[in-house]
Amino acid sequence: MQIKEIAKKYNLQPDTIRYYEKENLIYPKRLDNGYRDYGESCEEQLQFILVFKQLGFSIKEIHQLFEMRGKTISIECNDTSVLLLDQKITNIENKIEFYQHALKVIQKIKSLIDDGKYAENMEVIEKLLLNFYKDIYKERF
Amino acid sequence: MQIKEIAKKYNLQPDTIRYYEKENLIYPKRLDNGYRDYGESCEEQLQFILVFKQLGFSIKEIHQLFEMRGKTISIECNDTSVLLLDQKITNIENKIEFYQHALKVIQKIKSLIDDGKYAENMEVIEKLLLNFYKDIYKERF
DNA sequence: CTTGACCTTAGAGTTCACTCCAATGATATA
DNA sequence: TATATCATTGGAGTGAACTCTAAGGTCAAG
Repeated sequence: MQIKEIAKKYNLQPDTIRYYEKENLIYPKRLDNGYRDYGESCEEQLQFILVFKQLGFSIKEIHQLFEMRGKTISIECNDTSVLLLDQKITNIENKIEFYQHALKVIQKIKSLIDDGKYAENMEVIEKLLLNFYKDIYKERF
Repeated sequence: MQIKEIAKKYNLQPDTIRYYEKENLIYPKRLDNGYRDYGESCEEQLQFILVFKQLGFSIKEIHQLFEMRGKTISIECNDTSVLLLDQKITNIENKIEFYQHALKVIQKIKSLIDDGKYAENMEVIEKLLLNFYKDIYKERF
C-alpha cells in the first residue's frame, strides 16, 4: 500500500503518517524506488496509535508504550511504563465519571434550547449551567 | 484576591489567567494601583472555563458559550451555539463509550503487569493489547 | 529608604501535532 | 514523449494554549 492509499483508508493526511514515522511510531518498508510500502504490521501500528491517541496519550507516550510492548523480560518493562499506564487509568476513570455527569446536564440544557424556549427557560438554563459547572468543579478539582 | 492567590487556588499560573483575560474569558476589576482584583464572579467564570475545558471545548468555544449565556432572547441564541452544543454532546457520548471499553482492557493489562508477571504473562498481555486496539478500532473508526 | 516580593505591560518563545512548501524523482496513461 | 499524478526530502509555517522575558511600577517589613 502506498502512502496515499493508507492515508485515505485511515482518514489521515499522508503528511501525518510521515510525521508519525519521523517520531518513530511506524516503520514502513521501502520499495525499490524508495516509496514507502505499508503492510499489515504498519496498519496495526497505526490502529494502535489512533486508539491510544483517542485515549489521551501523547505521541511521546505512545512511543513509550511501543517500547514496552517489545520487551520480553519483566525487568526491562520498567517502572515508568507501568506508572504511565497507572496514571492514565486513573485519568480515564476520572474522565468517564466526569463525562457521565456532564452529559446529563448538557443534554438537559440542549433539550431546553431545542424546544425553542430559550427565552422562557433562560433562567432555568442559566441555573443549570451555573450548577453544572459548580457541581463538577466541586467534584473534580 | 490578587492574581497569585487565585492562580494558586485554582492551580494555574498567573500567566494563564492573564491569557484567559486577553482572550476575553474573564474580566477582573482593577484596584487603584492597577492590580487585578479577582472576586466571586471571576471565580465562577474561571470554574466555568475549567469545566468546559475538561469537556473538550476550546477557548474560542468557551467564549461562544459565554456569549450565549448572556443573551435573553431566543433569537439571539443563534444556531451556531446550539450546533456547538449538539456536536459536543455527540462527542461526549462517544468518548464515554470509548473510555468505558478502554478502561476495562487497560485495567486488565495493568493488573497483569502489577503482579510482576509481565514475563510469564507477556503473551497474554500482548494479545490483550492487540485485541484491545483492534476491537476499539473496529468499533470506533 | 532599601530590599524583596509582588504587580503591570508588550511581545517573544515554546510545545505539540500537525500541515504545507519547494525542489526533485518515479510511474501510468493519451 | 508529454503530462498528470503520485512519490521523495528537508525544512518552514500554523494554531492552540500557554509560558517566559524584559523593563518597569507598587508596597510591606526591617
